[in-house]
Amino acid sequence: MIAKKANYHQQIIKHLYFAGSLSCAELSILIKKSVPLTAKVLNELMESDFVLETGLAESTGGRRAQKYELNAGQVYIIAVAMDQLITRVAILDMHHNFVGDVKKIELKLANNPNALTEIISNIQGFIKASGISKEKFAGIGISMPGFIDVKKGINYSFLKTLHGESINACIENALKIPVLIDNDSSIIALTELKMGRARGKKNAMVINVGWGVGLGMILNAELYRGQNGFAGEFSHIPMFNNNKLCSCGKTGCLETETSLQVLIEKAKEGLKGGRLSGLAKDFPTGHYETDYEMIIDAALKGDQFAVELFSDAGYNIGRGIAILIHLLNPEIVILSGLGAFAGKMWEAPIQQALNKHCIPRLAENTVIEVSKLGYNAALYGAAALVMENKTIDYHPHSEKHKQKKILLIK
Amino acid sequence: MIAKKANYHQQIIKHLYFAGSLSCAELSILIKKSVPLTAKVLNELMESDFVLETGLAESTGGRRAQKYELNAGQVYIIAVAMDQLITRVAILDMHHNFVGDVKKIELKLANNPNALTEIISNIQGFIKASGISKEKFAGIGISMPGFIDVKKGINYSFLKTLHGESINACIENALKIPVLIDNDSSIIALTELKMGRARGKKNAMVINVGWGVGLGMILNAELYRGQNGFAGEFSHIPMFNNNKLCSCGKTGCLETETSLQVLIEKAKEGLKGGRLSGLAKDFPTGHYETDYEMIIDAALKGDQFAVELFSDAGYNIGRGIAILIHLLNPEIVILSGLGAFAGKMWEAPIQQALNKHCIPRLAENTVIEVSKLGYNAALYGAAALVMENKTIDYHPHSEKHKQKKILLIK
DNA sequence: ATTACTTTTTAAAATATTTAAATAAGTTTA
DNA sequence: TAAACTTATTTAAATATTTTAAAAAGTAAT
Repeated sequence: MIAKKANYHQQIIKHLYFAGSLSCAELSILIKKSVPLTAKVLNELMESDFVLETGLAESTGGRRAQKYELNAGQVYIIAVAMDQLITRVAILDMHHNFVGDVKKIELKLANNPNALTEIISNIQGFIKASGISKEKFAGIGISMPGFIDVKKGINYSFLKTLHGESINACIENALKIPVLIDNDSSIIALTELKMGRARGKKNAMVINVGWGVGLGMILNAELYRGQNGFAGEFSHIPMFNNNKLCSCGKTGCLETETSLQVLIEKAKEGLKGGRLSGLAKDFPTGHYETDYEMIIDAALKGDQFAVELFSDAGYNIGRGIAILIHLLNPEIVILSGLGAFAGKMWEAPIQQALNKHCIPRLAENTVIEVSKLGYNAALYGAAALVMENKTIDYHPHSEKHKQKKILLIK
Repeated sequence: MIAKKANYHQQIIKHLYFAGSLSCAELSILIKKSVPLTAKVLNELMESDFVLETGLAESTGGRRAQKYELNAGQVYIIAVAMDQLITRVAILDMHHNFVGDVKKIELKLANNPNALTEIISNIQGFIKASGISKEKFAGIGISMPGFIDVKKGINYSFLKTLHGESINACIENALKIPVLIDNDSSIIALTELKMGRARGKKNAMVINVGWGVGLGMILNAELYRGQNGFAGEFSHIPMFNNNKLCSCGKTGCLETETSLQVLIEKAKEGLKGGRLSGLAKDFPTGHYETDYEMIIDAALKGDQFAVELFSDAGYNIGRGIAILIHLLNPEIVILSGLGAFAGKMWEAPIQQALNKHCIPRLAENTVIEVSKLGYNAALYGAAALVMENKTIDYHPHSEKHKQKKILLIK
């Protein structure tokens, strides 16, 4: 009985988590159940402190609706966002607020057999320091780069486990909290779907322009992962006859001409070759992040060489987008990730590529936009991953709750 | 009440249509409802002659299950399959049998303002000749080439309506039978999903190699159409720097190097250029179909030039498939359409392209196969389209049925 | 301020659906 | 060949869910 109904509780929690605040009538439509049933479930959720009443909605010409929200501190999520060099750990409440500070750990993923152990001990320490009891955590969501089989919980690029068990099981055993992992590009797409520009859209392509070029696909209003969770390998679609060796072992991949890494390499080459540019003075610094920022700055100031770098990369990304549009006819294409900081720089060259390589009727029906979510997108998305997949332990009539009530009465 | 329950009736009819014969227990699992409820619905469907009991299932170690099937002649479907030159019309019963002959009409789609009128009058005549009353038809399913907005019911390539109304409405008004249209490649994919090699698969790419190169995508066990129904424009993804003008106005489209049309053109050019080949004698005949068959025959006999033609086209299709695999990580890729008649000829060159252009881990997880469905695939698919989307008028307690029963009693 | 109109919430009645137990019809084992 | 075990179907009782109708709470216009 609870088991059966718990489904609605779950759904309502999920909707409130992503929407923030909803009325009973709105929830009733979202979960496709009658208002009285929705009201009943809401009342139960309020009794067990998951949900709170938070005043009346704006008037729409009749009786004003009561609004409901999640109780921010009833459940927490641990969000972990990794890139090749830095791992961030944070605790988020049910209102997407960070609880305490975001912890930054310098953790090299490549060829680091201790990476997994380090993560575990770091998370463990982080939980202890937070002072929040373990039962309060719905789960740990981890965003990581690499070739990930989500079902099996294996990352074929990094974080090898000792005996080939799943990363999930490995961390769960140590921490006793459910773990969910996913590819960083998928996570970013999920964030765009749930709280970004893809909100409410049924089809969207989210391109994660970073040191590589990733892709997260929203198809039928869901994150699409493919048969083995490998979908979205945009980086490695064969697109050039350039004889440039890619990290994947092939040549001519999209990534060989368009990633931010390539952008920096091309900047170096160009300067060596004598190109005039405001960059010339201090470039390169030896740090990818700083180099990238310098190129953006130069481009925004109108430096021709820097602008050209973005134009070339953008045009090639545009060619890739043309392929996506032909195949998947999406409503929107969102440029996200580190590359999004270059904002407007991408727009013209991409549009140019679409004009050249896209059937007009298709291009017309697709909007191209740069993401407005910042650096925290991956953390929000890791939390969203947990809320998307985890079943929160809802026990309105469990001993624990009865106990609690008795205590309150006393 | 009926309106509410009719949903289950619909679902059961659908499952029986595609599976042929199922037990109550199996249906109960498929529609995710309890056995007693399923049994009740089944009984109602039997009372109104939609469903028949058809003996016991094979033993599985316990009581043998009663099997149920659709009553073949209770409902019919009109299936229409069009290509640029020929339109076929057929009536199918609930067991996928053709009722009477398939009618072939020579109907040029390109620049033919009368095409729609001709189709309507042909279907009308066909129905009359069949002697089946209009109420018996669940719908008309039409498979057609071109750029189709399924929601709006518009084909931007052919079959323009007078005032821009939908093709569906146009035919429905004339014939008073519900109409569903879709792109031929989508239809073929639907057929593969429902009764071909993609049966039970969650992700599949069905490539329709014909005079163009189409693509139907099965994602999450459903036909994916994209935002405007334009998804799957495989033909026109930019893939070459060949400066060859495509029918779409762009250059370098996949189609400019790989369609059967191109195959024939290349054969002509090669022979003109002095290539030695068994083809040389009677080729070209002036008929695409015959030319194509001749090339297949020659290739199967080992004619080097003909084999080379398939190798080149196959390799290029393979490069396209590599893109699909990277982006969508499908379980299976099926080669279908007219091209499928060349069968094994494609396998080696495609595999070669995948070896060269695909990340091994991705290629390993995807099977490439040639379709076994023949020329009738589009007709079966047009019927499947109707059964997928149409709600059959189910009225167990309507006046009509009461009437009928009274008559029987008399 | 009264009336007419909206929309939300609530309570009671009606309906839909599932669960659990009983029955039926086989297969397998000793 | 009977007892033990499977699986399928039917029935009745229990539960879940929706529908209906009425009450509550507001807005807008006169």
